[in-house]
Amino acid sequence: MPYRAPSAADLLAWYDRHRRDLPWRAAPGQARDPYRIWLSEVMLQQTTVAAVGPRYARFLARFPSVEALAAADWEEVAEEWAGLGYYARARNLHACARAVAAAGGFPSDTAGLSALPGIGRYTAAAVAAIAFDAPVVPVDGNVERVMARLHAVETPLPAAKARLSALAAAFMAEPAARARPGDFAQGLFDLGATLCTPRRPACALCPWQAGCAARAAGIAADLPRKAARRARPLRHGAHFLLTDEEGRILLRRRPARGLLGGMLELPGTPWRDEPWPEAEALPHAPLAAPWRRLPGVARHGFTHFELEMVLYAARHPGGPPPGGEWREPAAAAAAVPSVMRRLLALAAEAP
DNA sequence: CAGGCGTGGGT
DNA sequence: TACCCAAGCCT
Repeated sequence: MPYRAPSAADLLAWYDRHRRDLPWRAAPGQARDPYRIWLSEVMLQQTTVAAVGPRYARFLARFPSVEALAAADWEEVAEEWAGLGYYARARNLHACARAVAAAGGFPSDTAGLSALPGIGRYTAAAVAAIAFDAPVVPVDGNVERVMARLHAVETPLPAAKARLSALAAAFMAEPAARARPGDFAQGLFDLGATLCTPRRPACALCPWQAGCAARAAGIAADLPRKAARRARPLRHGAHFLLTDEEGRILLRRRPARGLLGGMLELPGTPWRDEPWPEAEALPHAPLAAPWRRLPGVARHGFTHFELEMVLYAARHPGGPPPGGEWREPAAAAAAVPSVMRRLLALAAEAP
């Protein structure tokens, strides 16, 4: 196959034919709403398009504008974000909305965007390019993979990041890219998501196949190389399902920062390397009661450790213990992170 | 720079 | 099953 240098024009032509129709994507020629683009970018951080789709629509229906989001209480935002993970995103999203609303709108350049909470190098470039057509190339995992293959970069990530960013940025020297920075960025995303995939890339369909060094060398599927991961330790916790006479469940709010910061949970012990014998666990219960251990365990995988939890149940008529609040079972499940839903599911299975 | 920080789907 | 992976950010 004759060599043909990868060009922005070729990618844009491919994008015009094969672009994905996504909820946060304005139709060609349609006005672009910075709020919607920013929201989608934050939701999509380390989160799949499939997972974001329905949550994006729901979030937008509840908070239709940056002003509406800014005016909301944290408790509402937390509930709406529950289950999406990486909860610092929701905290930063809320803080960012308040800053933007106070300023009267979003900055249109990467420097201004980067100064906002939860907006780093990637998201600043993405919003600037997609919402404002600033001549920048956002570099996410897709773009790193495409660049690593295009130029057969064998240096493992993350060491190769700077070089891959420079290779991506070089495309903005082309007038075709400068004319449509937002579409160029999204073309790179779509190429990475649909053809230049992590395994089994569909090189035969790629608009850049004739200029791809990794394809020429037969190593496309092996790139980008990555540093080895560390093993995840197993940790243990014990949690408490307290219900009132109407079957409502006791929840409490976690500290504002750190793991699951600011989210609701079932009361429990800290999570540690050793299992919790009953005598050590019960002092962590929200109150003294005839706690009974439910059969089985609930497991949940976090990014950096695996968690195994046991569950104790008891009934407590009257008001909630200090620091807690009653929730109907369905509302509780909707308001808590997924790790806590595992416990609710375990309780639902129990006899 | 390395590590903390979630979750669900694919293989 | 046990990984790997996804439109990263912050410290």
